[in-house]
Amino acid sequence: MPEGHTLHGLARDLNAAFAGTSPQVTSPQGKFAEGAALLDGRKVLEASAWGKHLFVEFEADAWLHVHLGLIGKLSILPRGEGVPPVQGQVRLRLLTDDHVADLRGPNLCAVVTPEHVEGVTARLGPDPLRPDPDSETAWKRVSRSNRSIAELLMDQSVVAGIGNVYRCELLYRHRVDPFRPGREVRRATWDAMWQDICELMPLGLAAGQILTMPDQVEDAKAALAAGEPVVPGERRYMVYRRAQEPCRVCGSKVRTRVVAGRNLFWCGRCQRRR
DNA sequence: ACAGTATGGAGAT
DNA sequence: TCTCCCTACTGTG
Repeated sequence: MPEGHTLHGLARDLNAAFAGTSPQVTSPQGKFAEGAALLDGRKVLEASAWGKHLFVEFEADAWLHVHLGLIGKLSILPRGEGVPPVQGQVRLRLLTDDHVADLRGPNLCAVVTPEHVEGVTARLGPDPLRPDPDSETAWKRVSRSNRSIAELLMDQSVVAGIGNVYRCELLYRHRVDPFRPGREVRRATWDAMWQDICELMPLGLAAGQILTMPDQVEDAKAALAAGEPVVPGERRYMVYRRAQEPCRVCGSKVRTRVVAGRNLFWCGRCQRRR
């Protein structure tokens, strides 16, 4: 679930539900009992995201730092009558009269200082979902690296927020050879990929779903431009998780191999550009 | 019941 | 490059 658009959506939803309130903070599972006690009853100032990191600023310089990792989930729901029953392993629960947020399976959930937050964000590359992300910084890292572009796109210090789905799909959309070293990628190619990801991720945020299929992207862009809600549709991708299936353009079998610790999917015939 | 998988990342080797 | 952590769901026996 969690690539950058997910975390930005959660920050947005946390703000809508909790900004300005002083929620009860608990750790039903117990693994975050100390941190929960520290935050309990404090006022929430603002939630924000940088890449896949989620921060919630509470009053008096206490920040909640969450990273969902591969399997973490955060649900934010309006609260009905009574206290919603705890289901499964809930590391952290925020509760007000109106809302309940449950965090399960995070890679990281900690109370940290403002300095710590600065340290974390300083190590992250530009995030296409933050205002004025700096493409040049990312390009410098890419163009000076011997590592493959498929590895570089997964490196959060190069671009923050891209995960395996956006990586596979972005490379495919631009017909880029995933194994080409960063220093051999053309400037024009990078610029086009950067511009594309800067459009795709806001669509993903608006839809609550990664959209990379040309028809879905077009519909979403039109809806966004018209000020209409972007409705999530069928989960379809160009190459992601389509190993052995025919490429939607040329029909040759989609290939897969582990790159940077995740399964890369690509079309060996369509993706030859640099 | 158990194995395998998942949109991630840190730390050891 | 490997190993481990976190949770839930799917497929297999």
